Amino acid sequence: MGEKAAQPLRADAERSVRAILEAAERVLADEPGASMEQIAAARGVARTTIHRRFASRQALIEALATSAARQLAQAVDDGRPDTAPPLVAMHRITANVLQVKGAWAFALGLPEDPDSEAAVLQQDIGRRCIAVLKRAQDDKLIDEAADLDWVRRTYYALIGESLHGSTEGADPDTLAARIIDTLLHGAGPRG
Amino acid sequence: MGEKAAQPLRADAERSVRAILEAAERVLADEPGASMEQIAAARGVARTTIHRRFASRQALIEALATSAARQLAQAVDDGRPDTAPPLVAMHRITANVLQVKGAWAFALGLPEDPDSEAAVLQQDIGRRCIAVLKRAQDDKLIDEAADLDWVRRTYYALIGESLHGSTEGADPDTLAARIIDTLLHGAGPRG
DNA sequence: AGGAACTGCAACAGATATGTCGCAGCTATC
DNA sequence: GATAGCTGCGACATATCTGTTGCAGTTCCT
Repeated sequence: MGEKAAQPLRADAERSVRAILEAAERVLADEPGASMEQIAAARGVARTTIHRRFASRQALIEALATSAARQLAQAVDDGRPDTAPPLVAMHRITANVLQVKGAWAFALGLPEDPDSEAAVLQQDIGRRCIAVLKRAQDDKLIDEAADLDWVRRTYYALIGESLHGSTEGADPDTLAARIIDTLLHGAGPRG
Repeated sequence: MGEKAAQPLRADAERSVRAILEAAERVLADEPGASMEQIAAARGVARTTIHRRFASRQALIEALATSAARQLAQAVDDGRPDTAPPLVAMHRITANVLQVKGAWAFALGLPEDPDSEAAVLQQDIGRRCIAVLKRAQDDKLIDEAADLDWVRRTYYALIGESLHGSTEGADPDTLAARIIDTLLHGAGPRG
């Protein structure tokens, strides 16, 4: 239930919402059960000021999930998954996604209501992901007998794992390269 | 701070503790923020009965993490990581770990205090994991230039991902086989 | 410039979770 | 079979989180 511009917010209101969501992400990322009070403190305002924009804690969380999911979808789109050569698309998408997932780790790790906008977006992303993999398979980059759904899950897992250690250890492109390489070739000896 | 048999619990007390931990895992697995009340209900007793054994919510959570970590360590040991041939050890360990992680998903996904017993056990498991991979590398199963720490993280990620979809879809051995195969060969075309 | 929308907060109210205590009745274990 | 340890629970005390309302001051938009 994302605010579909039902009432186009005034400029300052929109800024306000963004600032609150960013503060919420920051706080919840390292304390998932944090209270509204803590989130408000991170934003530098009183708790009730947040309640003005978000009727309930639940509403805030949902907005957070939706906002993050939109950014993630954008990150995928920016990689031109349907037109760029598969390897290029995979690399670009991976690098983009790493950045978004790094910035919105909590929001994107949230269990989502099956009929929320966030869930719909995630499913769409999943479909586009499979599509790219299919194109890669057609180009003989992926084994023709491979189960693309398992490949996609492996891909997701590698991205998730890349965000754990030394988050700022290397630039997204380096990390992306390693992910794609591991996805396609594994750890075994090179031919 | 696991109870190091400081005072050997009476037989029934030990049973009691186990039952509570199992109920807690069950409830917390699908509602991480569940209250003591809900956990008590799952166990079929009053909330205060749980408080008798676990002074605080925190204490219960820690005990849960420690108990699960011990079982995980046991699962690894059972695979004879130091003596069995690397491939055999990897397969057995993977199958064992899948079972334990499936049963204690919440407890093992808990962020842990660096100096808790659970954390120490996890680190030890990590070391043994690296050791097995090293043996596999010596046997030319893993590329000699591979970064074993990244391989380990990839391995962890694959295990985690295997537990998401259709958890009871296949037996642990089948899942383990796929994990090892993907770890070593990736999704690319087979030679 | 002027009105509508927005920010900000204190004070209040209600709900919920946590933790303590004491008493009554079982059950291992010696 | 006695006794120390255990279970179980109701009642109470407390802390914390959530959500509402009313009022004062500020900022956007036309």
